[in-house]
Amino acid sequence: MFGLVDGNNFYASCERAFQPELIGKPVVVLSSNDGCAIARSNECKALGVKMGQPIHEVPRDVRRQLIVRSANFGLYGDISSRIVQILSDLFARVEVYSIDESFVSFEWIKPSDRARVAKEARARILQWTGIPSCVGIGQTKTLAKAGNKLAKKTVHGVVELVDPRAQLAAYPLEDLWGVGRKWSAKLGAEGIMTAVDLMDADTETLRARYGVVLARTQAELLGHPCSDIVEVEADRKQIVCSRSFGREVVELDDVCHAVAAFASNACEKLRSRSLMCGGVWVWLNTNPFKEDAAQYHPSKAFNLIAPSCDTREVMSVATALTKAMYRKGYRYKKGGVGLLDLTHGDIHQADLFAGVDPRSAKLMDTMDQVNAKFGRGAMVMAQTMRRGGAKWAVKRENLSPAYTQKWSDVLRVS
DNA sequence: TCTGGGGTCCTAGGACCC
DNA sequence: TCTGGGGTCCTAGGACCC
Repeated sequence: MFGLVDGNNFYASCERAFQPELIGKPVVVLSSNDGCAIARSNECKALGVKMGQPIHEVPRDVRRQLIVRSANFGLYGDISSRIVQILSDLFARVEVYSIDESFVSFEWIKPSDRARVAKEARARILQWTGIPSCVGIGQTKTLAKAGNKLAKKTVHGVVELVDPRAQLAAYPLEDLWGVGRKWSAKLGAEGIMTAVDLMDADTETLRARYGVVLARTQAELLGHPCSDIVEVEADRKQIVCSRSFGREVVELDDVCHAVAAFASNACEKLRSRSLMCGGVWVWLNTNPFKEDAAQYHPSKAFNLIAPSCDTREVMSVATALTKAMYRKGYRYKKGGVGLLDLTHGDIHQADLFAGVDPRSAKLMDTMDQVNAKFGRGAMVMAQTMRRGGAKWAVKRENLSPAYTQKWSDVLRVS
């Protein structure tokens, strides 16, 4: 038996946790560069703001009523791990599925106790973190997800799918886990509109037309688990850092500056997972929304001779790739660095000709420790610095304080 | 004026192996 | 003139997730 615990309107609720005066108000959290709505309080949804909608497309009179926040992922990640801690106390197994969702296992819990334990989890999360949440319970993860969605519309916030066929009779296909926009449109054209329609569809036909993924979704709907709780997160296969620039950038030096920052960032993530990369990939983009402007979106990759997690090495490769791709005259709007072929540091093929410099690991380790102690950015590569700041700097005009991460931002109670 | 970022898995087809 | 069978690996594209 599986449960899915999900923080309601998670990012918006995190903002409210430290600013309770926002409760009852239309709060919207924006993506990087203050571009699109990525979380909305119920009041904000009621005003018609859509998920993923560019904020400049929201009518001016609606925008005036909104309380706008720039995404503060440091804060959200911190609250997320506190919620996971609470769940780990209550359930035998927990799978952290995303920043705001965890699957939990109801094994060892009597059927008659399921709802009680779920309510206890909600109550603790609300009291200890200030985040409202919902719990869905079902025989498979897919059913638990659907139960969670149904729970959002209830007052008590817990739904167990005891009779999926009855409870999902009107459940729209596009709300089902594993069925996205394309497939729900295609299935709809075949007369399959609800979760129950999918349960009753011919398995072989589904398998042939949509592949094994949708066939598994059907099996899960019918109560046959195809996936269990995964407690230990699998190693990443790639790590990417990309950003839209705060404004269009023209000069090679500014493009290189941005790419160097992305490379540095990606390497930090790499080392935090004790991984090394065997390849580096860089890409650039002009602004695709400016249809009359000249478009250019180059991309280039390079395989390292031996795996590395040394920021200096990755940065110099990324810079070389950037210089090779850069063309004068284009207005660049976005760029990114990807690290590929990730492996664990302890098992790798060394370079036959160039020995491994033992100082590299020590230097990176020291940098990471300094930054952990004195705050991110305390020690950086000179290449990521520029007099007068970054031309490409991302816009974050409505950022809330780092309540849980900086001493200077801790709330004062008077 | 303004338009996000970071992932995964599956499938089909081509290149290559013995 | 006749021209096999059984594999793996890699890549690109397309779907999905949050």
